[in-house]
Amino acid sequence: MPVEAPPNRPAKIPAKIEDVARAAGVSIMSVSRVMRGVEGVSPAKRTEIRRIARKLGYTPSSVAGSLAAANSTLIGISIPTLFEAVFAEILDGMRGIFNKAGLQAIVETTDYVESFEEKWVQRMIAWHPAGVILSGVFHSKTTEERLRNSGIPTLEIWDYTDTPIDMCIGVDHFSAGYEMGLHLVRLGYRHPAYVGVKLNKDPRAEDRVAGLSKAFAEVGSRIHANSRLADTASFEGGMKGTIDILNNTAPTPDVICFLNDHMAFGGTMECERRGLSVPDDIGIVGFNGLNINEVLSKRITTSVTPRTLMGATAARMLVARIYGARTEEKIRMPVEIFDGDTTKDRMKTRDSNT
Amino acid sequence: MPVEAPPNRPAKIPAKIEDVARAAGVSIMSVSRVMRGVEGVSPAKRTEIRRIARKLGYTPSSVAGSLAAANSTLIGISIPTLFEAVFAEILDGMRGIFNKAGLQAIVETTDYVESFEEKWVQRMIAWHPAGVILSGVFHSKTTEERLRNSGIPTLEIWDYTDTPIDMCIGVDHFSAGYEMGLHLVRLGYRHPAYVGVKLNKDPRAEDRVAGLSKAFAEVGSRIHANSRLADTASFEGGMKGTIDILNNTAPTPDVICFLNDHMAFGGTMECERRGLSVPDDIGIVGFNGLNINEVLSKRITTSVTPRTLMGATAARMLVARIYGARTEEKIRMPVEIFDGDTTKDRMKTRDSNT
DNA sequence: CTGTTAGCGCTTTCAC
DNA sequence: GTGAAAGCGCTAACAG
Repeated sequence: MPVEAPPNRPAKIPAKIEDVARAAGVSIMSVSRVMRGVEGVSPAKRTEIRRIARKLGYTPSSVAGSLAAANSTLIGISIPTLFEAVFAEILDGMRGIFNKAGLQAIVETTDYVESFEEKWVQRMIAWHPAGVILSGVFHSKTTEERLRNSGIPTLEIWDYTDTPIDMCIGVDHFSAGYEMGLHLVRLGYRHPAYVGVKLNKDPRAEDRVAGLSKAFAEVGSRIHANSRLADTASFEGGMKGTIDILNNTAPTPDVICFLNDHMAFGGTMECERRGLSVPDDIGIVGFNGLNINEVLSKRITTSVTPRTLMGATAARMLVARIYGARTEEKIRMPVEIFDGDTTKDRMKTRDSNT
Repeated sequence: MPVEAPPNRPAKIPAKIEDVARAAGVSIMSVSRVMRGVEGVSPAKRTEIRRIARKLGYTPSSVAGSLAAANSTLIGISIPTLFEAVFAEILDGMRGIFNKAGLQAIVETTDYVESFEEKWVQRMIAWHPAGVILSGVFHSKTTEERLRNSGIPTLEIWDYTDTPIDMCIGVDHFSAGYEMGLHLVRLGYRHPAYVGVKLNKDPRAEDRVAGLSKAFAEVGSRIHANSRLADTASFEGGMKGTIDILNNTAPTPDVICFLNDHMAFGGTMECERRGLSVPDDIGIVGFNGLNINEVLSKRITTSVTPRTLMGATAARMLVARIYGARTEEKIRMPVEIFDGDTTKDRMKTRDSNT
């Protein structure tokens, strides 16, 4: 005569604020106050309410709370991919700050596709987040408009722009590329090649390439070969791009600049496999200063970006804004060139072989 | 006479269902039906409502919707860290499935701290998620209890256990360690060392070590040296652990097993820096089969785990369960040994040097 | 310090 | 096919 066992697990009906109030013999407002940690409840009642709440396993519903209070503790974060260590580090920098502020991060990856980002923003807005973080400064018109109209504090991260939707913090990728270009020119390189990912798979990387080009143009040179085969900036992508360049370019470039250090490492492996000595026969340049560099016997020449600090600063900016403080709207972070072992001063060492 | 500009951006008051209903000359119920894609509205009204909704920039509030419908489209996912590529890959495997099912992932990292996980679970439950995914099978009593009582579909991932909270999918880490141990024994290794992270920083890794120990015990050997200095399973951690082992262990072990491939790579670099040839003087073993292996000239001997597939399968299990289907409760996934270039058959090659 | 009254923006239920 | 009424579980605003 009893019904069949339920399809899944039993699911106790969760206690609600009313149950706690009744059991404690107080009004639901007192329970509400205690649960939110707000003043205005006598110590005795407070203790009793806490006890009952624990006993009943009561957890206030954030959904109901957000609706009633017209606010939420959600922070929506959109990043292109988790496969680039960069974004994992940025997120790591944010985590602690958001936690301390009682905010909850919702992370989504867009794989560099604008339309994904657009849909995500719409879904996100529906949750009334306390703030939104977007990666990069390239977004669809609709995305920008929705965010502007929503009034939700919005922070663009990783790229720097003078005209953010709301706030931004990042590095100037064009300048970073330009500075590295100047450095390489100074070292005597004149025939650079570039290995990256497909054109639409990382717009900031292309900004860096433009900066690099400019520096070489100033000495009458240019990027002699490009390879953009890979979908992701992986070790393997770097290797394949290098094969592409070395097989199809004559004369062999004197330096290959990679989208990032992981690709650069893959490229280095390929050069050495072919008997090309780095940096004597060919220079290798990465980007970011990822931590693989800490164990390599030949440290990669690269531009070091402040990822963790950027994440932490970003989170602080957003938290400050959410709590109504006036904050810096735009922060441009510095990039530092690390002169590693995969490039050398070709002016000096031209006649002195090791 | 006008007031000062508002502190932040203007924040248009967003349109709500009522506004759309009024503008379209229908009841809010019809709007609700159209927005949810439910039957019961005439094509003409449907079109008109869609038009007005778009014109007004109306986005239904998920907060209100969840409260009224007593459900949500959130999936809470807890992972230890984003710094191990493994978890990024698992997440990547899930993404597409959840997107297609209209579910929204909320990812949190716990840094292997049980109490963080416990707090996170409580916060998460407050959002009435459609499902929860936890990494590993070690959780606080409170966490398990809360999840059980909530009736929320729960999936434990990465470790396998016969007694999950609800469902689980993962690999058997003890067996994985044991199998690798057998493999090394077969190759003739007898003096293994282990390099990992601090004891509380990765419980599954210790399961693998136990399996490894068992295999060596069967031939009367044991793990002769251990180093667990690092907080994270990084390249650098592997290097430092290797320094620790090589400086303080005599005689030098014939093989070092690392927590994962990245640590193993750091260790390899250190060995070569010291003039120890891999695999002739010392063997190196990793775990996971991470993609750095695809570019190395000496591929690391490792146990390959199916991360992306595991993520996708996990997501499918959870989605099926959420939609009420009967599903597999427990799935144990296979681990495959990759016999790379950092170990060799010591029986065969003892007298034949390359 | 405590409680009452009105919603928050939507969906469920049930009439028509 | 359509809509009115009654909440979902909580908090803001106010009154005692």
